[in-house]
Amino acid sequence: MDDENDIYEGLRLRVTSGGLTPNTKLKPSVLRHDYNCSASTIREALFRLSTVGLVSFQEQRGFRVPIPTDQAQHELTHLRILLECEGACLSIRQGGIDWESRLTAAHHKLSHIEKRVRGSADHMPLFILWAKAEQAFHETLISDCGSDVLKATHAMIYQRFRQQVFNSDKKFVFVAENIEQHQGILEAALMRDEALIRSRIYSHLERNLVFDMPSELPKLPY
Amino acid sequence: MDDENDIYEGLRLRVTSGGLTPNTKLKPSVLRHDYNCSASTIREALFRLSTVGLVSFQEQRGFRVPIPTDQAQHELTHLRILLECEGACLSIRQGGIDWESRLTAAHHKLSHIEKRVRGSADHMPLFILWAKAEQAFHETLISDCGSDVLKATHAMIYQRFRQQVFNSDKKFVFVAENIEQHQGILEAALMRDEALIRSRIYSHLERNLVFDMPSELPKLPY
DNA sequence: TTTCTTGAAAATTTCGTGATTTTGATAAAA
DNA sequence: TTTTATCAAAATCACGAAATTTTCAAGAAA
Repeated sequence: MDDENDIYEGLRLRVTSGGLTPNTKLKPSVLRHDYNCSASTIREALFRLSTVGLVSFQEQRGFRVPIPTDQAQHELTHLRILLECEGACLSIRQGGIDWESRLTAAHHKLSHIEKRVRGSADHMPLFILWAKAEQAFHETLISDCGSDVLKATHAMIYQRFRQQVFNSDKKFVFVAENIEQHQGILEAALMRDEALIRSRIYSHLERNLVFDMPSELPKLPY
Repeated sequence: MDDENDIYEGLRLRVTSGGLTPNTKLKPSVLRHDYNCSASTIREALFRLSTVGLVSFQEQRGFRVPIPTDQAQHELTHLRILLECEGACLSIRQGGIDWESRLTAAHHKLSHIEKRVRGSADHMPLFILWAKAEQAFHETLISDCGSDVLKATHAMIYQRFRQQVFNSDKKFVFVAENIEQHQGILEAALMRDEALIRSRIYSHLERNLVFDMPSELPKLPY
């Protein structure tokens, strides 16, 4: 069935951007009514989400919405930077004109939404739209890196990152700087400047790093 | 229960280093007898393994042992290098004397086994032992990086990497160079030389890269 | 008041079954 | 010989219920 996947996606949306209070219990016997299916089916979907880190799980104690912490935010941001820089640089080397056009298209959509967000007072209605476009842009950025494993890993980390910042108290889901930062990343990509795109991706995500990065600059062949 | 996890671990061992032919079907109704539990329980464990990439899954078509490919091997190696270099460098910056001693201990165990492997004709009996020690060494290497997310991600990739090379035709599970390479990595760690450990980790894993790395050297703050 | 025990209610996990889908062998058609 | 159709056997998936474990409130002991 496709039900299976629909339920998974539905639950994923709820725990990542459904406005659920952290630590909320996720009871299969309750959620089953929202998707009219059995508790076992819900349980399976929650299990899959837990292996990816999108819901926390304790044996005999069920499932819960993960609690955001500064530590987790820092770690997820760090890994996102690492993976996204790598993927972007590989795409710069291997991607062709097709990559450029897809990236430009993704940025166009995103930038359109972001300009509308800046105007409206309440961000909430546009948020789902913005989140989709943001993700699409960053995924397109690394889409021609030639590694499905890298892309899948990045997708996983990206989801958790988004969940973390959305569920954290200070909801900096959208800030004005994003507009020019996304623009800057696009430009670096089109210029095929790897060092530049690295530093711009870093700057874009930097504000989510809550501790100092002891890290400096990678050197030799890896 | 702890059964749940025992079954998961048992199955994980079988699909990663159990000598199963790739593409072998994993039927819950058959495997249940090995663990005397119901098919549903096996199914759940296989599901969890599939989300991590250790078994392949197709809806209505059940579970199978993944087929190793050159492409997958290359991608897993690439990501392992990326994560392990990062983790090792962070550990060099943040790890203390405790890290040094744990790493030395892990290397001591590993090196002891490796010297015995070199002598014996049939590697198989020592293999399980060696695999455990290898993993322990590489995990200790990144153990003080300060990021649980990085460590968990690395563990995932490491498992898939080991499964890939073990299940591939040319079973280069153990080669003599390993001995001096592990030694070299340990020395670089104790010297706290980040550039050196990067290049030595790269050299250690290089032979598993099946394509040219278009990649060169990362530059700026990431 | 505080700490410990008790036990009923609630939640979690495991299990066997029936409905649905895939598989694969055999026969018919091209 | 090769391709297509048929259909029984086998496997997968969703479900509800039984068995196990945890939760938590109320009373006993300190």
